[in-house]
Amino acid sequence: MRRAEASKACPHNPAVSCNNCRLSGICLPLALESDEIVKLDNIVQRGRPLPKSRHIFREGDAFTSVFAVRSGAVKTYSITDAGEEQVTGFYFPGEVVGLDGIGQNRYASSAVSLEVSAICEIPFSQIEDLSGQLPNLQRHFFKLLSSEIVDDQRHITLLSKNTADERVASLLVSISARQARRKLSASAFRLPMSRADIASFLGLTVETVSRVLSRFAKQDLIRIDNKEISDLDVEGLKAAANLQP
Amino acid sequence: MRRAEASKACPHNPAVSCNNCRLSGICLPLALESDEIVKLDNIVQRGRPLPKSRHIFREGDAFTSVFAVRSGAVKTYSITDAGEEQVTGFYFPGEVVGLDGIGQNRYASSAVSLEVSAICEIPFSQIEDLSGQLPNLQRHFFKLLSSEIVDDQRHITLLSKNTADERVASLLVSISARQARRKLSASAFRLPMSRADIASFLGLTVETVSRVLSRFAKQDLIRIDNKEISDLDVEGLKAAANLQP
DNA sequence: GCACAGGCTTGACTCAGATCAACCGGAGCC
DNA sequence: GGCTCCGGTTGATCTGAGTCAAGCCTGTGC
Repeated sequence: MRRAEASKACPHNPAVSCNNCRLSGICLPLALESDEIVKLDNIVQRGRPLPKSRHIFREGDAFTSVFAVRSGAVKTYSITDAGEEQVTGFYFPGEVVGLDGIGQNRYASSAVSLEVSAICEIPFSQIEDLSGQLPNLQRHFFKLLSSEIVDDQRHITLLSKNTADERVASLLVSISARQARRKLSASAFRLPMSRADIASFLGLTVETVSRVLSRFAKQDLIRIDNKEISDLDVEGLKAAANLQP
Repeated sequence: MRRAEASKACPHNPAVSCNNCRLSGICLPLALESDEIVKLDNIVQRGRPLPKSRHIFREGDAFTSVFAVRSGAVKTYSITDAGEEQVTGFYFPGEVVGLDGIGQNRYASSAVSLEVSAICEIPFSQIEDLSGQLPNLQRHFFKLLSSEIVDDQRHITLLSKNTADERVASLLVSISARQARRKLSASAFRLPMSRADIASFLGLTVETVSRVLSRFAKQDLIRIDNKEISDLDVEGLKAAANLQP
């Protein structure tokens, strides 16, 4: 089992099929049988690696596809009425962006690569057709959308009730958990986004984010070298975030 | 057309079918053909009017159904790790609650009636089955979920970037717009929720909400008599909320 | 190699909204 | 009627995070 996982191809490679992708256990194929994955595979368009800071789609563009992150990292953001950028999410390999476009047939946010990334494009009309035939896919898509709602509601709670320390700690714990889900280190990783992105996402200023990170380092909850995080103390940060362990 | 709308039965009445419900233009039947509505109608369970302060479902309950509000009003909330209540949404006739339960097969929040309400229960497994046959229904459900995501992201932006005045003004504008959509007065209505609910939803304290409302009244943006709002100045409040008109 | 720009950090000061406290008034109950 | 309770309002004070300002570090381009 572990051997099979490990033998699966590197997700940077654009030639790899869903069936052979290392992310199949957490990405779209998750709930599908192997013959169903073949059908999904047929509609997935794998792109060349996308350089840093390139848009995948922009707020207001006609909605055509959802996109799975295969490698790298993506942020989504929208522009407020006051003209500022509000970061609405960070997305790592195995996660899907563009779901907010379904409702109005236009993307409600923009998505940009935070580093060199590989992206799988899945045309939504084909997902709809296929979902009519594959109840597992329909169900999985309903779940995907619903989980995004739950995540957003948790984020609403975070912004509404938590202090700056708790917000930053929560983000670190969340990224750490998502690393672990991809069998990567939960205690050492590179933050692909800027301090300004973190601040926007958490409803804080850059200065506050910087101060909190420095304080966490002083308290030995993390070590920081610019964007590199190491020696992350998951339990300590969960305590700082006021989360149940 | 208007005549036909007006002749449709009062949504308090539990006997009325989707086809004849006054809300059919904004609720689930929205995207369906009339023969499709009949099929939807067959799986909808209409309850007796629900008294005030009754739970429709609770956070953690096994997920079985989504619920359309037919009359009255509902709030959803979840309990934070610190044990406080976080209000995540207010729902008016024609709107659907319980979508956050799909992802984990358990409701991620609780839903309570804020006043006497009539609720339509729609078992989700039957929606899934029917969606496999009716592409219009499948699409509509995808859209419903996606719109909830967009709403939540707008709320995230509100909490992250806006002042107390802007938050309260936004809520008033939103309720006013939803009144208008149901062909009710956009400038006079009763707030079904307490000041504490508003405060929790907007990430403020009761005192701040109270002060802001008083100030708005002094500025002639609204008139308040306890929960009754009247003479609401939509344009003025949009300006106060920093929204494009 | 050096210069420049943008990202990040740190410090001093300010302020919007929280907290604490007092009071008001209507609904429910004896 | 009078009492109590709860939701709401208003005022005085406090504080966490924002603002303003300065300086540093890092990566990039010539």
